Amino acid sequence: MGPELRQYENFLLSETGFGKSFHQGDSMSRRSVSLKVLAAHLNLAVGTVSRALNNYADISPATRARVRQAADELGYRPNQTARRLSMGTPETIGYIMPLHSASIAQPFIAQLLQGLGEALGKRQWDLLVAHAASPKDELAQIDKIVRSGRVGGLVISRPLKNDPRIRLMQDLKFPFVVHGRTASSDNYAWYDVDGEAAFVVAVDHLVSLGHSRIAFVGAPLQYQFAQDRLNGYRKAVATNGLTIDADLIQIAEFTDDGGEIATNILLDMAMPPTAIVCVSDTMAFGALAAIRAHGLTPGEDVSVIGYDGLKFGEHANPPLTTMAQPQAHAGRRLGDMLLAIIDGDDPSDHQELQRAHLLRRKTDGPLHLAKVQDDVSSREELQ
Amino acid sequence: MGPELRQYENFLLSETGFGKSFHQGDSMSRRSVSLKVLAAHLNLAVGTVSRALNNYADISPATRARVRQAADELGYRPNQTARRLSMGTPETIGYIMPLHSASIAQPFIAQLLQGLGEALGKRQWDLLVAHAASPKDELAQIDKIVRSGRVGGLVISRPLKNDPRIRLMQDLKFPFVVHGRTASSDNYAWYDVDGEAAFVVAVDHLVSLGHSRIAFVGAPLQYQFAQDRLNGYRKAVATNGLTIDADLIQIAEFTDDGGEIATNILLDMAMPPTAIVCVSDTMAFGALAAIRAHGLTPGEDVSVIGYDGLKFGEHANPPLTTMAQPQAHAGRRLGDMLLAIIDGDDPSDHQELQRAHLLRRKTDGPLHLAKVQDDVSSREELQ
DNA sequence: CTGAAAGCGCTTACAG
DNA sequence: CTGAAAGCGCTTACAG
Repeated sequence: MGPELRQYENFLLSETGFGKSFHQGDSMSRRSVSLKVLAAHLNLAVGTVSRALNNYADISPATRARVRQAADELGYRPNQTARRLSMGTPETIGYIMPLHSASIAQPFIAQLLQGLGEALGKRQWDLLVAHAASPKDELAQIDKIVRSGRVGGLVISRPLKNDPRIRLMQDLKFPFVVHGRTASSDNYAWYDVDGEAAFVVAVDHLVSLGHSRIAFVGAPLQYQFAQDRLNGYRKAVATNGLTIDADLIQIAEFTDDGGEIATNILLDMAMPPTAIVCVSDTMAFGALAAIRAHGLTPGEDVSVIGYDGLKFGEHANPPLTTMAQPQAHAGRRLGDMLLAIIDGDDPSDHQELQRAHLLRRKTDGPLHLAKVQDDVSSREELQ
Repeated sequence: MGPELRQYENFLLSETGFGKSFHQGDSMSRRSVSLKVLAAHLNLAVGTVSRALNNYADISPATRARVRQAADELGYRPNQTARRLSMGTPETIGYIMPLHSASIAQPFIAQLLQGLGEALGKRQWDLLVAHAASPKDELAQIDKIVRSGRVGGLVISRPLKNDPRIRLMQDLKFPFVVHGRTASSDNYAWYDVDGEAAFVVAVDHLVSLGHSRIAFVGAPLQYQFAQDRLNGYRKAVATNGLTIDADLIQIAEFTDDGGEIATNILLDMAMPPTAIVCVSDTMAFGALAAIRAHGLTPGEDVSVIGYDGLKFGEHANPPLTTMAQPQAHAGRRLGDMLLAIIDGDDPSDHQELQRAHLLRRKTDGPLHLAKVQDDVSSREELQ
């Protein structure tokens, strides 16, 4: 071990109170000393050492101190696998990565895992990350994870309207929490942002700017979040006394390209919308591209509001107005909930609905009909 | 269990060959049947059942078939914790999330985890994700994970020039792979993209467009990747016979804001650069903002090349030219390497250097001095 | 080919 | 206060 590393460690150790040399004398072997070795070293029974380390009240303070010190000196770390088998708890929770997460969920996965880790860290639990190759695979995956005893609870993201994963976990009576909700969300634990309310806010805002032809660019409705947001759009359109035009609702693939395609369709209509709300920032980026490609200016000729509040939206062209989610704490909250449920809490006592807020940047503006109409008439002239 | 779920499962089961009713008769209890129960059900010894399930050659085909079928019927899943304790292998690898990953590493974490999962999936290993609260915490975290026997190997990202985590794992003689490299990278396994070569390509490209005042916007040099990319810049500047101007090298925080601040400094110089290479796309987005704020047009007045190849760069203003990394397979490769090393391979036989390629979008263009000079003289007039 | 037993490294009643 | 023993649910030599 080089001097530099030792410095680092000493620094570290003095900060964490581990003692001065946690792996001195043993630094050549990766396997940590076992309880048996530690007990032999101390001339005590393994049970006694175990109880001392676990702060049992029936151990004399002197012994406890001796044991602690020897454990530090020898760098003893309990073997978690053995500990868990013995105690009958995996002390681990699992996160099932959403399918296609690389493209769909990228923006929030790192943050979610970090938050989950924080919640678990307080109790020294581990986080297992699993992913399925296909939807078919996913149920089998969950079944296996649950039954193999590797985790004490599961968290899943992006539920479908009627999600078989949720029903499977309910059937198995296995602790779980959901990042999002399904259509009937009464009897399990979830953390979600109110997408319906968010789209009411977005549409109301556009109406207040004078818009009345407002379109919705959405994702496949098998996802509950896509349905929620559409519901909010519909509700607000009705509330504001506008007529719902089915052509103004465009569902596409949940990507920037999907957003672009949907927006192209909208702009090529005889009566194009003057404002568009998009189910995600990513789709909104595609919408901006389509608008620019039509020679129109987002925020002037056509307003756009996204959903997510991605930091990156600041750099879009122009900077994207969006409904920002307070998702920094989602992972933390989900982790705390799951732990509480594993401890016996009633899942339905753990349901948390957050609100998104309007983050105005540069793509929302007052109604200007002229340019959009020009675009239509010039197309007509060409025909 | 509702009819809908049963349908899903039947579909699933027929596809995966599990048999028709893997948790029939047992769907009320979350704990799976144990070997003991299964053995009793079959009137066999547990050892026999275990060997049958694990395809030992000394089990009669008839018995094996009987055991298999009963296991399917009762929904038997071996308890992994027990299995691992018994076999002495955790069948799990760990990924240490980079510090501040929510801001820094977001773009690639989901993809990396997915790839890692794919590599592990072939052998039914698990993926444990750990994260540290602080750099001090990180070493303690690794030490604990290693010694607690929870994982058989570790992967870390974004190494520092002289990374104490790597030295700790080497001291412990513990299997690990690195996503990136350190200054001396001979004796361990890594997967990296050649940042030095990438910046040579980027600078050469700008020189070929006529630029000679080319600036570098970088990240703190304690990160090896930041140093590599700077080295490439320096090398190419020299190779092209340009003089290295220390003022043209700006190191800032590794965020979009950092990129913006660094670029503001560059553009406010008496002799501003006409082209900028940035250590990441994120910093480049900040550079574009600074350029636009100076009334200049990226790609015309000032060229910018980023690094990463983020999909989002398409939506920047204007779309960002970048050195794109082939990182789709990083996780997969890293996982395969680690497994091979755990199996006994020499780590130094597993070093893989990939190349980035120039992805031209709209921010690289031929030299136009006029506008940048105007900007400078108008500032001088004001003084 | 199958069974009985030991062992993986812990925890936790139960004695004393 | 400490020790000896049983047990968690598997795997794997070792007998027969």
